[in-house]
Amino acid sequence: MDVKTLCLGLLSIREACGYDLKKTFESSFKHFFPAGYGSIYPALADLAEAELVNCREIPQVGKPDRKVYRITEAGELAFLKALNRTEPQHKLRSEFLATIYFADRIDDTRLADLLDARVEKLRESIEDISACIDDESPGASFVAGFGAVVAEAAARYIESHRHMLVGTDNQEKDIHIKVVTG
Amino acid sequence: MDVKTLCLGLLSIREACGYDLKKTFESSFKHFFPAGYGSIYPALADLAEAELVNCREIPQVGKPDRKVYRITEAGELAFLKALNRTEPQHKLRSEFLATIYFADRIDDTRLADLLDARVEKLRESIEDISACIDDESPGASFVAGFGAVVAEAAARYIESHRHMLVGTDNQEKDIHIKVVTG
DNA sequence: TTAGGCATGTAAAGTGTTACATGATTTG
DNA sequence: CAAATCATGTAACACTTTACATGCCTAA
Repeated sequence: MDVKTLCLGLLSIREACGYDLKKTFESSFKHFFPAGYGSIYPALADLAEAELVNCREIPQVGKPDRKVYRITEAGELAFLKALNRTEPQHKLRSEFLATIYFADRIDDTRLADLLDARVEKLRESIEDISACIDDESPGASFVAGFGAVVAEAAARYIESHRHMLVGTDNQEKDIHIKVVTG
Repeated sequence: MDVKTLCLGLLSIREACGYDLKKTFESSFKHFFPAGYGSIYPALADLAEAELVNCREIPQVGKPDRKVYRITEAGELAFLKALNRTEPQHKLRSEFLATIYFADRIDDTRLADLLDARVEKLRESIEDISACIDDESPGASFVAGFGAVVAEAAARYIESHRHMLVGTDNQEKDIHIKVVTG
């Protein structure tokens, strides 16, 4: 599933313009499926060309015409088909973890900053996500809940295991501490 | 941090050929930074051209020459510099969650399959990861522990909240269940 | 005898990110 | 008066993914 398909899915809920979709991405998808204008606008153009959506242009003063896209029947079908296609992926790409992997090459101050910054971001995103946990559909709620729980687990892990990497006392760094998963 | 930099980092631990690096990616980075031959071989070629690594060709019978790469001093410096550059990203892109977001458009059987498949994958990756939790460096252990804990949280969430989406009794689907994060 | 491991790579296609370009109105 | 919001898009770049291409050796 690419940005194009996701746009189609959102348009199957309600009609919208590119700008609206971007806001939806920001509020509901940011933490697991980010997309910017550079993906959304071309996606809409493609969908329109394939006649999976219609476009109605609403003139405005002082702004570009607002292009409101509405899904077509062909679009509905295409979306349902996409929803049933092949096992959906779930991919993480973490420069953060890759960096931490080499913790022994990073000085304590920098390392502490990295860990703190990540925890802070996680806490922020938990705030964001919690705001839409009571969202429109069960699916939206489930996904938001998932994000919140996973982020919470990540933050807690970092806080409770940071001693493995950064010690107030520098000697701790050389002690090989047994990690217990649970 | 891209695949190129990660290869450089791995070569700063020990010399290796592309094939070896791929195996390391599979065993240690797969769950948070996947990479295939199509990324690794070009990365090595680039690193060699930039003289951040040297290459020694070892002739073999019945196989292509084994090209063993070893990091140079310039490479070590470049890697340390990369490790200290800008806040590292941590990006998730989940077609799975995007699909589940539209759960109300998916029939119960398919939905149950999706959830089951994901839980199974998570359990598998927990197995994988646990195997390298006592790895060489504190950083490697920390990262493995992180992966295991987060995957466990994800699996548990799916199991304990699947009733939000899939009901043995189909009526449950329409009841809007309040999600509690904790 | 067949599957899997060892070992290299290229080329094209697909996708997303970032930066650029424009500009009025509203809010603090 | 500055910053944010509304509103569109393109173009270049970066990067990864996938498919292709080759071929021997070993273990089950």
